[in-house]
Amino acid sequence: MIVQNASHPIPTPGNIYGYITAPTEAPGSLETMGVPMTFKRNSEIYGEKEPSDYLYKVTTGAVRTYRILADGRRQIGAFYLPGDVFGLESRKTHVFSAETITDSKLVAIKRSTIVTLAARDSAVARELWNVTTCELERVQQHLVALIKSAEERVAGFLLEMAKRTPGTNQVQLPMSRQDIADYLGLTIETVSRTMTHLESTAAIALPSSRCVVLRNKVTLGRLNS
Amino acid sequence: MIVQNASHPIPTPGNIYGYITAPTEAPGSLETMGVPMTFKRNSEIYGEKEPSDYLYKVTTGAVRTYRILADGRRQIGAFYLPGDVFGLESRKTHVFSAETITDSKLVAIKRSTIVTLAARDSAVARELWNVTTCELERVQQHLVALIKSAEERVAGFLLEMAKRTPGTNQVQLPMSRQDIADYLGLTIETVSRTMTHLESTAAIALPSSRCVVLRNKVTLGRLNS
DNA sequence: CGACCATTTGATATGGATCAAGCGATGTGG
DNA sequence: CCACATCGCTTGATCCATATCAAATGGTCG
Repeated sequence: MIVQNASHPIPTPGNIYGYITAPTEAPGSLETMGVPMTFKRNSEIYGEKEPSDYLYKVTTGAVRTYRILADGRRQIGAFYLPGDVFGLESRKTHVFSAETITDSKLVAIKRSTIVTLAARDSAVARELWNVTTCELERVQQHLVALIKSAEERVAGFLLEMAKRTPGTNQVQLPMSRQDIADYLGLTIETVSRTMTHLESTAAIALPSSRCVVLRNKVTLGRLNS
Repeated sequence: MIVQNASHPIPTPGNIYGYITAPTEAPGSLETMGVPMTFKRNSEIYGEKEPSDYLYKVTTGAVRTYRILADGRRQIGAFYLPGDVFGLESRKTHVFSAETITDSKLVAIKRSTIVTLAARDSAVARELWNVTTCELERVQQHLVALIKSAEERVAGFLLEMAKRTPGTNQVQLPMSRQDIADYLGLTIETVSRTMTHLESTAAIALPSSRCVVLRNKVTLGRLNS
């Protein structure tokens, strides 16, 4: 919410910073033409209604996109972790706002640059379509999650987070309970109670509030339907 | 649910039916390379988990996409009306199933054909990205709707339907109350009660259950946040 | 140590679900 | 042409999962 870094280094088309460190295996070509940017935690990256001139790829840190309704309710659209691309969700102007959750490094890629490149290079065009469809699939899943019970939503969320931190059953949550609640369409109290309950049934362990160990994925998966 | 038309006319790459009648203004080039198909009402177009080999454009009629959870709950992902394109929501296999709501005519377009064409023609590639992003935007809106109150959801739904039948405040609903309920994450009873309530506050008129007249869009819009 | 913030826990309220009839339109067979 | 079954929708009564309100706990930082 609090903008700690309002002055974006505006990348220009002529910029030739190459961003080299390959984050994961994912979308290969895109980040090579982007500009690295650094944000403090809870910084606005873009606001709802702003023109969507850039796509972003997370290098380190974590990002949330969200929308605030007239009466203050907030819906979080997604959490983006290292390797994820965001800013695709709109054509002209953003439907959601984006903020960092923790101190983060991103790569910003000018939309027009990609569009131009995509017009020439069909591999880029295809990549772009691919990433967008991935995002669409993700939102569809999220949509389905919102009709489930509180326990199913939380279990699903934890499994989703675990899948994104492969190789371990221990999940470090960069986001607050309030963020999780607004992502799942629940209240902070319900999220907390549900976590406690999952712990009491030995489905998870909670060494600390931001660290969850999945002890019984089968149980969690069953809850997930 | 009941499959009345299980034998799809499988379109082949060699098919040279040109589909000429331009439905609306929207996505121009896509349907010209498709194959027209006719479905009775409540026919399955494709099932969840099936490979997503085709995109479809609605010519006449109406389509719903949906997902059934283990315990039978159904979430409707979207309603598609004449001019709309669907089947984009996945890369390899469908995440949702699709059914006609009423007798319908569709144009089926082979995915591989489009991909091939998109590789050659950047206008097609761009169109494809555009349609997908539109769909993404729509799902995001839907997501946000699901955290609202029952009355807001119903009001929002009616406004959305009205926007898709321009030039009039009278909306003909091709879908049942159950469909609307499953789209909005409510029960049929709640949808019905909410409609009745909106009628009693003169926000809408209900000449018949499938016909809604929006009498006060301002009130409805306010509810919509 | 004390202030602050995030989280948990407890008590109560409520919106929408569930269970249960009733009603009106449509269709079917006698 | 009418009795009656069927189906989609509405209306009513009650229940419950989650929200709301309130307070206690715990962790972090100056």
